[in-house]
Amino acid sequence: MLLSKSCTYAVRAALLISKKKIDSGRNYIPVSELAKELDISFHFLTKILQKLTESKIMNSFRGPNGGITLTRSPEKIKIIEIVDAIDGMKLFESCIFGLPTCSDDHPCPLHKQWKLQRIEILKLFKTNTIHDLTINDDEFNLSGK
Amino acid sequence: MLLSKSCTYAVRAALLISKKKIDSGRNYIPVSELAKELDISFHFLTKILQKLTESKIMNSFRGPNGGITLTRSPEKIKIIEIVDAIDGMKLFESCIFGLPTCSDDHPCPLHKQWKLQRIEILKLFKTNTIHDLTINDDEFNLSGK
DNA sequence: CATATTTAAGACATCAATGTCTTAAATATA
DNA sequence: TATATTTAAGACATTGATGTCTTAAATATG
Repeated sequence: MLLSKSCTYAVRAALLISKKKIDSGRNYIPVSELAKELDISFHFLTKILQKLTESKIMNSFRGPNGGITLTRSPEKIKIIEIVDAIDGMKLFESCIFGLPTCSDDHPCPLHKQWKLQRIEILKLFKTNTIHDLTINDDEFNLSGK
Repeated sequence: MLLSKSCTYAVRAALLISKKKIDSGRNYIPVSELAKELDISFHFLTKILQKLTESKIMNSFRGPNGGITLTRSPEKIKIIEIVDAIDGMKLFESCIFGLPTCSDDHPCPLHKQWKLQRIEILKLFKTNTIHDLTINDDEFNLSGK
C-alpha cells in the first residue's frame, strides 16, 4: 500500500471529526465514537491520534464531553500534514529502488520518471485539505462497510 | 515504500542479470554473484528469484556453470511482470484508504484523483522493459554503494 | 564414481507494523 | 467528595516481511 494502515486510519478519522463537528455542532469527538464508526480498534486509534495531537494537528480533552478536535479549520489542514505526521516524507523523497546513492546528479535507471510521478502524488496530498474531502452528504461511509 | 524490499531486489537482480549476460556473454549467472554485487543476502535473494522462476520470468540451472537467466530477451520483459510476480497488482487496483467499498460507482473522496495517479504509475512499469533500464556503461551501480 | 558447484526447500530468527489490554491521570457533574 | 467519562501511557501479543542457516537435490568435471 502507498500509505500505512495507521496513516489511512488517521486521515479517515480527521475526515470523520470534520464531518461530525459540522453535523452535530460539537467541538470534541470521543475516540470511542470515531473508532466504532470507522471500524478501527479503539486503543489503536487512540495511539494514532495521540501522534496527531503531538504534532498539533489535533487537540484532545479528557473527561466527560471530552474527545478529539481539529486545531485549525478543515480548509486550513492539508492531507500531507497528516501523512507526514504518521508516515513521514520518505516516500516523496526517495529512490523507487530504495538506493541511497540515487539522486538527480547520480540517477538510477528510473529516477527521472519516478521523480515526476512522486511529485504528482505529493501534489495530490498538498492540494487537498480536510475540508475538500469532507463528506457533506451520506453518500460514502468512511467505515468501508 | 511504494514497492516492497523483495520487489526492488527482484528488479535490481533482473537488471544485473541482463547487464551481465551482455557484458560476459554467459547465459546463467549464479545467485551468489548477484547477491554479492547487489549487496543483498544470498539466501534471501535465492528465495525471491525462485518466485520469478516459478512465474517463468527467469529460468534456473543447477550445478557448475549454473545460475539464473532471463527466459525471454530483456526488451520483451516488462518491469510490471516482476512487480506483479512479487508484490501483486493490489497497489494499482485499490483505494488509497484501503476501503473495500470504494469503486468507480461508489467512490471515496480521493478515488478519482488517486485513480489517475495509480494509472500513471502502472504505465511507468508497463512501458519500461528490462532492456530499457539495463545500464550499458558503468555510470550507476545497482548495489547502492 | 567422487567431488565441487549450484539451486531448492524448509526450519528458524528478527524486526517493525499492527492490535489488545491494563492502569493512571484529568475532568465534569451529581 | 464520589463517580462516571475520557485521554495518556505503556506492557504485551500477533502478524507479515525480512533475513539466516542447514540439508537435499541436480549437474558438471576430473
